[in-house]
Amino acid sequence: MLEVVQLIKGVRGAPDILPEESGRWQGLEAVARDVLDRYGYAEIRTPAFERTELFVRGIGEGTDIVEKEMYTFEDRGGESLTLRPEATASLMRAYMEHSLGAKSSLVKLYLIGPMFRHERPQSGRFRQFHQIDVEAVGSPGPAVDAEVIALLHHLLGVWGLTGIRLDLNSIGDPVCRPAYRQAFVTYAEAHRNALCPDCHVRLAKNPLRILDCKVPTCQEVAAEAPTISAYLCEPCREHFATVRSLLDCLKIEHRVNERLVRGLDYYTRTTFEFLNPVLGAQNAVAGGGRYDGLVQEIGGPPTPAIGFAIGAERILASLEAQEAAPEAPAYTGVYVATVGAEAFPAALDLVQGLRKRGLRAAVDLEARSLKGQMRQANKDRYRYSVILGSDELARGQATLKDMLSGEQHALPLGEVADRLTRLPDRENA
RNA sequence: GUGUCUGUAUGCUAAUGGCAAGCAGCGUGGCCGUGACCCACGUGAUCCGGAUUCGAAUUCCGGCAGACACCCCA
Repeated sequence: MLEVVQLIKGVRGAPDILPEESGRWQGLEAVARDVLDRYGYAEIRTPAFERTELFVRGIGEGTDIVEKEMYTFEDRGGESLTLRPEATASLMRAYMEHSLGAKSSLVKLYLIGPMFRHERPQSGRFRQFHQIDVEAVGSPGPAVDAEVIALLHHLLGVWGLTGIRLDLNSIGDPVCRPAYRQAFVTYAEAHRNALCPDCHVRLAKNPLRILDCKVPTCQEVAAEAPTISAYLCEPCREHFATVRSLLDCLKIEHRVNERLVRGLDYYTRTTFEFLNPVLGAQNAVAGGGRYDGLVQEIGGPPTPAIGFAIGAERILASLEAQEAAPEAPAYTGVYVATVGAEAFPAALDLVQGLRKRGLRAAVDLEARSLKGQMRQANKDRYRYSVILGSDELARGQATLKDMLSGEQHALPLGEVADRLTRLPDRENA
């Protein structure tokens, strides 16, 4: 009996990045690395999984991520591990573990890689997705906040994103936030009847979230609610004012959005998001903030830090949305065509030599007809072709053809490589 | 996790419950040693499982996957 084996498919929400798109990813990362280097950031690479406890304590017990979105499993020793749902906790763990702060007071790090959250996939949202995470650790001052935001703004510009918006807020610190939270809860309790069912849950669990609700009646309630700005303590107020004035000085447009309450427990003071309205419901392209309390949560000494995460998929989606037609790739390199099996060894040798000289070069490996080989050369957009057949071999020659003009002529086999390295290699049709 | 819509070849699009077609792609040939244009031929599919039926791509149920929205976030 021939059992038909079911083709095994990829897992939900974890898309493959195919050859035709991997170039865009490489470009995206190359630009990021270049810009980050200019600002003095160094790459750090941490494992894709950590002890579960790190995320529970670092991100916060009551957050959606910890409550329902983590990929958690037991390893063979019975230890609970979790695929990282975000980068900051891992990065700070490594920072502590290797005493990275010992060498200088301000440490600038970035991390590029996949993150994992068990959410229902949607446009702009995946279960495995990719972030470029940037963190400046060690300084509490507003100057760092401003530079970090300026860096992000700069980077988005270099990528070519247009039409994005910067939302900024201060959510206070352990001194002033509790008072605001209390005032808000008191207010919301008084308007309980006007709130949607979801917001009743929020009221108990994470009341400030009500500010984010999209239900019209909730928005009406939120509009009249006490605002965080009225409750900020003097140091927080001053910090926020300085950040804003520095951004003004850099001509970075922003608007204060008092409803920008981010979902992770560790944020203090500055929070920000870059939004692209064309993306639909998942419109945050990058977001972050200051988290002066995180390190203590995971057992370290008080350590101020600020950072952000960029959603790579959302950057690419934004660029795709604003792009017209992709330009045709340039004609480049050399295709060596052969006629007859006896010509192959010389052709392979020639191609290897061209590659070692730095040229893009290919030879047919399937003993196809000359016609088929020429079709291939054209399809793959090679700038030149070299034809090696019995005629040429007998005379110690090769035929060099310019695929754009169609002109061709014979020359000694030994001169082909030299000639090709001198010819203009790249040209657009 | 909830809801709505959708799954036909590599891609796009057809087919009253009754022979699964077309265009593009790819391959080969026309041109016995020359690509791009043209022509001919070839290639290849009903997501999976069950039910109803003489008969299912089509109807129904379940699963899986995708899109969109909620929740929330990158």
